[in-house]
Amino acid sequence: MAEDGLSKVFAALADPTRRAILARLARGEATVNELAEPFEMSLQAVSKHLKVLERAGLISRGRDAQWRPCRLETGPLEGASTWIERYKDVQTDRMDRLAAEIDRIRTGTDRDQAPGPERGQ
Amino acid sequence: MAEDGLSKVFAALADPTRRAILARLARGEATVNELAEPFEMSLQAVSKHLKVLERAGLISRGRDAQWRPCRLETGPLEGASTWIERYKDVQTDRMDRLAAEIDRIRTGTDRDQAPGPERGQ
DNA sequence: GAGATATTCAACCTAGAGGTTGAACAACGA
DNA sequence: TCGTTGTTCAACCTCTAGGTTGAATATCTC
Repeated sequence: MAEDGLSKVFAALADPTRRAILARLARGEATVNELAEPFEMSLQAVSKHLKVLERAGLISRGRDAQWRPCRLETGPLEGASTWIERYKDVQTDRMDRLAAEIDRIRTGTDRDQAPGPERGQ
Repeated sequence: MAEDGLSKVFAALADPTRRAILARLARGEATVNELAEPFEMSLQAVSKHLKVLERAGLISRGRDAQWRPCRLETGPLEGASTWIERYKDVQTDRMDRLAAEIDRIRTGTDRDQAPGPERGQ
């Protein structure tokens, strides 16, 4: 996996188990045992998923006696959302495609309007 | 990587090269050679990245003589965006955490309000 | 038909993801 | 102090992501 924050966040979201964990945490803090309960896999596997989420900044963890309560952190979701929003409304209908194509043929390059390049995270 | 569509989309977005390709395609259609030009890696590697994007539904490809023009498809971004939006505004400030904690201690379970579970894609 | 250009396929390599099991660590309760 | 509970660490396995190189395929041009 790439080292940049955005890649870590998207990679963390690319697993259904981890998305389910985040969904659960949206309802409130939970311990590792509570989070692992719905899944068939071992506790250690869930612990690894939590580590992935933590490294992506999507959760934070406290200490309460022998429990390590997990809490959803929404900051990185903001960054991911921002990235997606920049591209999801790009026009891709027929007319625009045609116009772009004509422009490309005519100028031999690409000069049409669109969102800027990815900003470094 | 998991088989579901959402996982494929997030996994596709989890690579900076692929995000750069999408950013480029937001400015208009492009061929494989054009897309590969900014990168140090081989053409074949870029071709593989395009296949990942295509399987995630994020691009579509045409046929124009020996060229295979690629085009951004924003539909899957919509799905990814929807997923994130459901969680990114969850309240995680101090007071809410405290309230949730009190509730958890009192009831021995979790009953606070939050977005529902992930909908199957 | 022969060569040039654009792209993909196939085989291979390495590193890491995601799972397992067993042991270790941390904190509680008796 | 001892057993129990919650969690993590370490070693291992398998599969795949992401890269390489070399050959094959598709289409244009001459």
